[in-house]
Amino acid sequence: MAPRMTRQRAAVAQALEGSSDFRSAQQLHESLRASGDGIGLATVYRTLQQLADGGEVDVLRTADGESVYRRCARREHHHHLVCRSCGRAVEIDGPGVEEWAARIGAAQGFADVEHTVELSGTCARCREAVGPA
Amino acid sequence: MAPRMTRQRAAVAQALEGSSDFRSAQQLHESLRASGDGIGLATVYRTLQQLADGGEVDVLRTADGESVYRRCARREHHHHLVCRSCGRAVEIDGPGVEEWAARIGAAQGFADVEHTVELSGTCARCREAVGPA
DNA sequence: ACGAGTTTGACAATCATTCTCACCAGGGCA
DNA sequence: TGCCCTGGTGAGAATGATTGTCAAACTCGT
Repeated sequence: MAPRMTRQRAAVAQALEGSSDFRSAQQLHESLRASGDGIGLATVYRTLQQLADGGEVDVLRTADGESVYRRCARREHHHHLVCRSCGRAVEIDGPGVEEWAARIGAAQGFADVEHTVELSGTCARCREAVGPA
Repeated sequence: MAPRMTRQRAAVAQALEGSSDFRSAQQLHESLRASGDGIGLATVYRTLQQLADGGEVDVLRTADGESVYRRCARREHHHHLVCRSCGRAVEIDGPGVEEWAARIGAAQGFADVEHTVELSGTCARCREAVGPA
């Protein structure tokens, strides 16, 4: 049962297409309201969750526990390098990391091993904005 | 200025020593109250945060966004393999992962690259508890 | 033991997220 | 095209972890 295509769902999807950064549900809700799309906060959450379940978007958690969402180019498993300052995100894949995780897990007798690998740093643009250290 | 040694601080520290699993602030608070140590929830949070700042304990976030704490044997940087079912945690180090993260970051022009690497799976004990697949 | 400065703890406040439930709209069908 | 059923929506309440507040209690150097 594919979800119905509603104005709200389309708006959320489009908002995600528009940016290459991770955005929180709150941020998306705000910018949607700002751009005239009447939409409820609960709907934004619901839609994001459905998109995430369907693998349409990637979810990760910021340091302060907020969930952020991003429409990713590749649907296969991959990781991110996110700028702490501006939020710009780069998709990366970890050749070897996957295998490493599986190997470690097996060595400890664990099955169904999943892994979370995220990198964060300060991107070149933000660094030069404040001047070199 | 080393923090003062109070009954509450000692109780929290001891509670952490007692277990090898990650525990939430709420759980710790509850078990401290249960074992007769009168302590406020706010104090548990404060103490855990201070311990975490001082590198005394490791913090990570569960899938539902709750912070969990654990007293770790090694103080150097390391990662964890946590059982999804029973919460048992194994400390692991990632030879190569650190370097890999730094290399990826540099290649994208990022500085001060930090990385988060956590593994989760089902440990052997839990697996046999329900029988093999 | 004394006093200054921390720490505590009950409770309120915050904040993201989820729940509720009456109302509304998408879309298959006649 | 119009109807109706069903899933989707949204305003606001509820939840639950975490943090802020501030007077009272406690630690520790003297």
